[in-house]
Amino acid sequence: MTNNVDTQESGKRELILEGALRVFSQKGFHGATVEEVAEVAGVGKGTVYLYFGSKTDLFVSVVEEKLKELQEVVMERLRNIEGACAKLSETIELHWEFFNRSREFVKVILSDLSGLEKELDERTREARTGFIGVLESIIEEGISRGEFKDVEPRMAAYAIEGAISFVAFENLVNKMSAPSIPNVSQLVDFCLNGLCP
Amino acid sequence: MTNNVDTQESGKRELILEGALRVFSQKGFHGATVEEVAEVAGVGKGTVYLYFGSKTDLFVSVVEEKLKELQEVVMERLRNIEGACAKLSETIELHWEFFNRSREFVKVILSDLSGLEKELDERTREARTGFIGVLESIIEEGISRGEFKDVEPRMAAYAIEGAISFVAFENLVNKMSAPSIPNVSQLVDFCLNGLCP
DNA sequence: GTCATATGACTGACTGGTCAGTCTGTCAGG
DNA sequence: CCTGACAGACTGACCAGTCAGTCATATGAC
Repeated sequence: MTNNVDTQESGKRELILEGALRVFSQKGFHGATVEEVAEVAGVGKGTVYLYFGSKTDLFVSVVEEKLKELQEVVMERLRNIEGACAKLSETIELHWEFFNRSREFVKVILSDLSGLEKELDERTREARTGFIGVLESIIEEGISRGEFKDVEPRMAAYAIEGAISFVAFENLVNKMSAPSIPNVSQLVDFCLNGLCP
Repeated sequence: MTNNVDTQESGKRELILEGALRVFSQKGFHGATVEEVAEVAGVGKGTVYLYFGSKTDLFVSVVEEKLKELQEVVMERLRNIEGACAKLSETIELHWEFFNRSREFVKVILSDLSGLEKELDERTREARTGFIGVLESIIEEGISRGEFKDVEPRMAAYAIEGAISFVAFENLVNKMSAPSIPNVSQLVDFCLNGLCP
């Protein structure tokens, strides 16, 4: 998929992606209309299909884009950090910041995950898995350095990802009138040391 | 909403709910068709609208039903358990079991959460909140008994719920060839003591 | 410089298919 | 008969995706 108007660089693709992010965020995948995306992007509906194979392809592209962005920021920042504990803290904080910066995006990520065509569903999953992978390798490192217990790394990675996502989601949907700064450190502490004192 | 064929007890309502669970689980909210639900339930399409106000109402009713079921089981089992730690362990285990028993239901819960009409969206949220409330009060108890640190109970509740949901979801979608029993105890340990030894 | 021609990015009216929800007719039991 | 639970054919709205046409720019002949 992912049609191209062969290599033309008019920036339309980016315009459409931005528009799509806005509209999908507000209305979710099924609520959004390709026509509205086009409108918001200041582009004709047909043009959307010049750059993307289908509505679903467009959606998945938005998700991939954003998630890659996060993944890159994290990888970059992790470069100079020593120790799995410190790395994990940093990752959680960045992840949290990212979710709060692109507030609306969290909703996209946590919604409409099923009901896409199989193949494209895969692509979203892969994009997520990419990030989970970062967590996983930090945990593996931590285990081999003796900083972490010998847990199943993938399970732990998902548990952490779940904790961050749900708290972030709650935080911005029910907006639990959250002083967001305190929360992050509590969340980090929860992941590292759990509830018991 | 929630039309009734006033108090008639032919069991049709339950049939429809069961059918709806099956179909929504397989196809998600948007993928499912009222017609198919009717078919699976062995009932005419019109009949569905005799018992439920709309497709969305039907969906939310399924979620409410299931979540209430879980909540009741948990409350019941918690009755004879002393101590917040023990209560939390039990809750997580029951929650896990529930997710694995009604595997398909997890997908429903984690999908299509946005794009429903506002009012009905509220109802789903309330249903969830009901269960989060159980976690929250266990945590509060733990804090006042000195078993847990002084965290923000709601945040911790969401973190735990998120951890369980994501791990369960991953477990059954990517079916990480999971020996499911070991996982629960790891998950419980993660929530209580975190990653650090 | 200017006209002619060509290219292809772009547009948006249109189509075909899909369903949610309705409505009228059926039928069982009272 | 009559009542009302039930069925399922029907309708109206909606929208993804298409396609025939427009227009701005590029090329090149003179």
